[in-house]
Amino acid sequence: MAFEIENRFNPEESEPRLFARWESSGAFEPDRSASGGRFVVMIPPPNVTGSLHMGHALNNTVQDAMVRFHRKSGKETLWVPGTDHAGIATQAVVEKKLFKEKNQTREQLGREAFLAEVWKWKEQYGSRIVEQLRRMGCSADYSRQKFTMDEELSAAVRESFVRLFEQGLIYRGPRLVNWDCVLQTAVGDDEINHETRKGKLWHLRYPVEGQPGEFLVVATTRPETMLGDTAVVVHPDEPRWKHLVGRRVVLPLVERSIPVLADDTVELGFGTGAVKVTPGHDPNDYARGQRFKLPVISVLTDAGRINEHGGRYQGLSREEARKRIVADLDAAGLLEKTVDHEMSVALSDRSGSVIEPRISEQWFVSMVPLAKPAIDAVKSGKLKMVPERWSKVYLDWLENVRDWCISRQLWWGHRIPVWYDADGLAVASRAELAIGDRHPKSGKPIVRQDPDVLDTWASSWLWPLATLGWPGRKEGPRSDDLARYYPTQFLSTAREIIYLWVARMVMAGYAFADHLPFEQRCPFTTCYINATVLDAQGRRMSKSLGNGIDPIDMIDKYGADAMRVSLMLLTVEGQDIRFSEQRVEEARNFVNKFWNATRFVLQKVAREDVGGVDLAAATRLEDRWILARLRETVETVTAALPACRFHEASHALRRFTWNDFCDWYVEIAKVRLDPAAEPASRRMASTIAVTVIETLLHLLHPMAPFVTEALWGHLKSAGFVPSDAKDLIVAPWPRADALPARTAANDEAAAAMAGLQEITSALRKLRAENKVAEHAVVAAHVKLPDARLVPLLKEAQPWFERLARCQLAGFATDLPRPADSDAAVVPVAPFGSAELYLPLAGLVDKAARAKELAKRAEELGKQIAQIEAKLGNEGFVARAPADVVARERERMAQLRDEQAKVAKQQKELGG
RNA sequence: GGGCGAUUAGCUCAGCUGGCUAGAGCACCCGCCUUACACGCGGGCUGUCGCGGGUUCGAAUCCUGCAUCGCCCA
Repeated sequence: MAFEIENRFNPEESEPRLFARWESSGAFEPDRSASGGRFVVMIPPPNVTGSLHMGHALNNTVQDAMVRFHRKSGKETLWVPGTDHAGIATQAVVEKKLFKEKNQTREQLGREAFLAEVWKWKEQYGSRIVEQLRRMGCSADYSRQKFTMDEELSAAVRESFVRLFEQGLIYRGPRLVNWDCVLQTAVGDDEINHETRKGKLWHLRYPVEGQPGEFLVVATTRPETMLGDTAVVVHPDEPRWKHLVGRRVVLPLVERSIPVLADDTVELGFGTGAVKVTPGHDPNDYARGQRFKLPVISVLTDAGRINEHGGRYQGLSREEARKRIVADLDAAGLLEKTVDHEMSVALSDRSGSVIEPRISEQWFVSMVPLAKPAIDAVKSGKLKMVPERWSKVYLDWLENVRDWCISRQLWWGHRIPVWYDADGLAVASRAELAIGDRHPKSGKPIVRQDPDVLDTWASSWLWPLATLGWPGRKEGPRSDDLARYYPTQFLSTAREIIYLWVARMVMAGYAFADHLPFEQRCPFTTCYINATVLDAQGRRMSKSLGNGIDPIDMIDKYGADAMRVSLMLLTVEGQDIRFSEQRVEEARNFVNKFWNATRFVLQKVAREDVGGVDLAAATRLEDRWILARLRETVETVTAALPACRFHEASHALRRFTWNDFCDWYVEIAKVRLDPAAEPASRRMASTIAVTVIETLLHLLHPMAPFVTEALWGHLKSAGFVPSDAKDLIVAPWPRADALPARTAANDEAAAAMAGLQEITSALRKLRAENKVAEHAVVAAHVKLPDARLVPLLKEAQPWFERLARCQLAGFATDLPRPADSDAAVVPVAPFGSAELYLPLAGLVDKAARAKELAKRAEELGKQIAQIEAKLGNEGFVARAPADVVARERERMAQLRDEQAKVAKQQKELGG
């Protein structure tokens, strides 16, 4: 009548339109006039080569919900988006493409031309993931979007490097690193996947020096590394070998004499009880090598072939060398046996090749001094992890932190700002130096720049600082961003990068944010760790399993709101979530339900029907009840959202919207909204319906921004919202105290309302059980347990009859049971139990009814016995709080009342 | 080996600092195109809250042991 809208929300039409509207109106940018404080969030920058997966979808839904909530709550809100350059991943992608399309390698192209190719690739494809964030509706400030290779951010990386270098916290040296033989670079621990594979354990005989015919037998999974052995260790208590400690063995094939040492870190009973030590190619052995001061021999080239230390095996690949060495040992009678063995193999995330621990010259950051303030930040509570238990993971890592290998033998990334003169003297410089420039220290000409680039995390750890302009924008409209928005309030991320990224950002904050007093430098105050999104069977989503769900597919099919709401409904704090398309469908149904509730109100209520009433003066039961429930819902959501209790907020909203408002209030209001209805009642119901819808639009907006903004537009067109009102995205969050206050009288109204709902349901049930035809009109007699309920039912009669699908033939605290009627007993706490009668000559299934009554009688008997036991227990009465005891007594009366009535009906049925 | 988490209805999960008749959604069964919504409406069914001890007046909730599953670190 008043206003028509289509009967389904159309995401395809609304999403692009509303997103463009928000962005062009400046809603995503911080409102400097806001007076409610600040709320600043940095996006965990996704990999520029990446595309949105469900983990991103969850993480960004969480961030956007938080940002939208705080923006609507009156804070100056900023969410900075961007991507990282993902050194190794991006380089690998471009190299592959280059080879496929032009049959060229990067070496053939040369460094500069190759980098030009990478930039070209980035310009062409690098915006995909940010486009996908926009499709989700993420309300980030895209005018501040950043990329870790931007000039400004690169300058920050150089600045941080030079500072640490000058403080002596960056050093270069030979260390054992994870080496990718295909990409020929060191890779970080996080760039490795471990896989369990079937392998073999070879038992090799090492001849004891000076004892012909005597051998020490070692077991190894990688026989080819024996070329680099520099010792053998045995457990001091190992009976087979302890007599050999202090002697020497001759390394076969190489004929090198190496010592036999005692080491209690050798696992007793594993393998042969003796372990070959290859410090150049095994992390444990490297540590042993350090302890025993053993020489370190590297036997592999960059490409993973045997080098000059491998004697006659030089030039062979790892695989060939293994075959030849095993065969040669066998021929020499030095292979005792070979057994099958399951082991964990490290594979490069990027090339898939087996990672080789290998000694190489790398750049490192000394972590211990940087870690200390980051530890204090969590211990002192300046940084709060949510859920709290992740702080243990964070602290464990920091307290055992190892130096950080920051160099990568790649081309794509921030080149290490170090130059050398002919003597190899290094200097770190903020400014670009050229070959031939004078070395600032020695005065001699610069001959080369360090060829390596930095680990991507060495730029990501500066993200909160660098995106805001650190070390300092000199001019322009945003030159105060750093001062204004750092430190931030909230970081939402995945547990996998707690130490790779979160801990390092905290370190960087303390190390570099020197525009602030030391104790104010922590880059964020709350770090929220997301759930992991699993598939319906509880497995991790992965490319190899092919069980991933593409969020964009879900958005295409069900709309961005549906996907976001599904994640909000599933996200219980700290628990992994099992996600499936069905969950999105369910959320879409909820979005549709709300859409239609609004549609109904828009159709039935006209602008002139609304307003001019005092909600606090509402007298009707259903009005007081729904307003109390609305207030409760506002309170719940307003408390739950900023505390990251998304499940609680979303469930409260679904329950209120669907089960309270739609199922009851709207159905009740249908009678009162009729144009022929009594005007005062109609005005009150109209005003309440519009109030509920408007309030829900605000409450639902953080999780379902599009549908709510679209409906807000319709409310505006229909005149319920002033035509000059702000868009919903920036309209103020509702206040619970604008709604009628909670009073004892309203609580009693809520209880009475619940009672009428119970009676309504029970009558529907009686109809259904007696197979009353859908349109048949039946009479109902309701014997109420308390006189207070009589006038309430009288008032409710019009809607009650409609919803119960009965005509009230009589209702009172006492009335006779009609002949040939079916009956039910309904608890109406705290008033007692109502008895319902439905005259249905000949239709009653007496046996079924008798069975049901018997079952209920039994339950009641049990419950009564339980409470009797409780109340009979002196300890309970004496020690439990008075209100708990009172509640049990009340409940006892309630149950006894019901029991008596059930017994009476059993008797009536029998007679 | 160390740490963390989980175990509640057929399925997925709520149930916070112990005190309602242990809840929700989905699935399933019955009946409905009731003029906002079949992406819907009404009704129904389903539980030794993993197992054993303990603390307590009272335990799904706290402690302890065990079992099974998952994740992280080494």
